[in-house]
Amino acid sequence: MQMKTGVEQSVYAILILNMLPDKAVLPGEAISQQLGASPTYFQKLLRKLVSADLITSVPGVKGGFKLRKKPEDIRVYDIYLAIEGQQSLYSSSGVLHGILELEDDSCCLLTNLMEEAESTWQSVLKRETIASLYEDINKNYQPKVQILQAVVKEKMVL
Amino acid sequence: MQMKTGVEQSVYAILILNMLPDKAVLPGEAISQQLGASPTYFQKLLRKLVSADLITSVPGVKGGFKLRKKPEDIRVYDIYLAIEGQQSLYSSSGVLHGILELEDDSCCLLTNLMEEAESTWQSVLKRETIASLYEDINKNYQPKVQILQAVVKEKMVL
DNA sequence: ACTAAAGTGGATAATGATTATCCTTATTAA
DNA sequence: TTAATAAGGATAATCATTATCCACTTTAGT
Repeated sequence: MQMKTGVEQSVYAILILNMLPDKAVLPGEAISQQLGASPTYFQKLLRKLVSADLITSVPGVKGGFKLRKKPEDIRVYDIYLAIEGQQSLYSSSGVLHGILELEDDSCCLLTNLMEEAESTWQSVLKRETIASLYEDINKNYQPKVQILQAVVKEKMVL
Repeated sequence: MQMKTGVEQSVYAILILNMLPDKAVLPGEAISQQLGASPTYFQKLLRKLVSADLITSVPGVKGGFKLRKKPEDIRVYDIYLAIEGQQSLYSSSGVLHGILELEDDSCCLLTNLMEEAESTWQSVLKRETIASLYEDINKNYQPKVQILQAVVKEKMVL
């Protein structure tokens, strides 16, 4: 039971896109290069972020990706949801039914508890946004961040 | 990212063991039969519950499993931990390191947030115990539970 | 002492989800 | 028209989970 690495990668990808000036765009390959991720697979993850309306894609020469929302409107939870999907951490396999031979599909003893647990978990992920992470990173890793920003500006288009 | 089905099965297995009178024991095969689980594999899960000190095993003819602790001392969280292990839901893959070329292994931006989220999640699982679940099941599914209890008493040994 | 029924532990296979690659098509700037 | 890019489908590689099998140990009953 582990979160996909794609969630972490996507968070950093979006932080990188947040370094772009308005109207500029960064090709998928440049992003995956920075992340050290598999380019072809990361392209698929970028699609999920597009589908979730977190980023926009521009096709064609000088195409690429950029943020669709303001960084303060992108929560870590949104990214998690885009990548992992909305299935819950726990889903009853109906063991209780078999055990007690119930007819009505009344639920599992654990479902309520697990839903509550997951909901408090999610609420923590909803607190942090790209804006606040961007602040963090700027405050704590200053010199290195500027180098990264320079690289991004070099590779961006438009 | 889904919880193993073994967690749910183990919870019900322990609820079944909770129906045993003192000193009695239930063979692993009888348990997996009730759960509709693969007997050979579920035996492995039972071992994990033994290692976690939640249940005891008795080898030999008339052997089997029984609870090691009182039902009010077995939390859903303990069962989760026994089956899933103590690895956390999130573990940084070190992307930030690669991106910023940091030397010190200072952490990922997400680690703190994810740890907090997981910790609140766990705290919910720590609230519910086998005792409280057993109450629930007795209150809500009375006639069927008695049938199950009868089956258990028929299959138990010692 | 022998047998049968049970748990233990190791090796290994089957299944399924995640990650990765490849190829074809669509889009667009130059 | 060309070249760079995203989109999308098919498929392979990898890895975790689930499942099976077998040799071994323990113990009650005879």
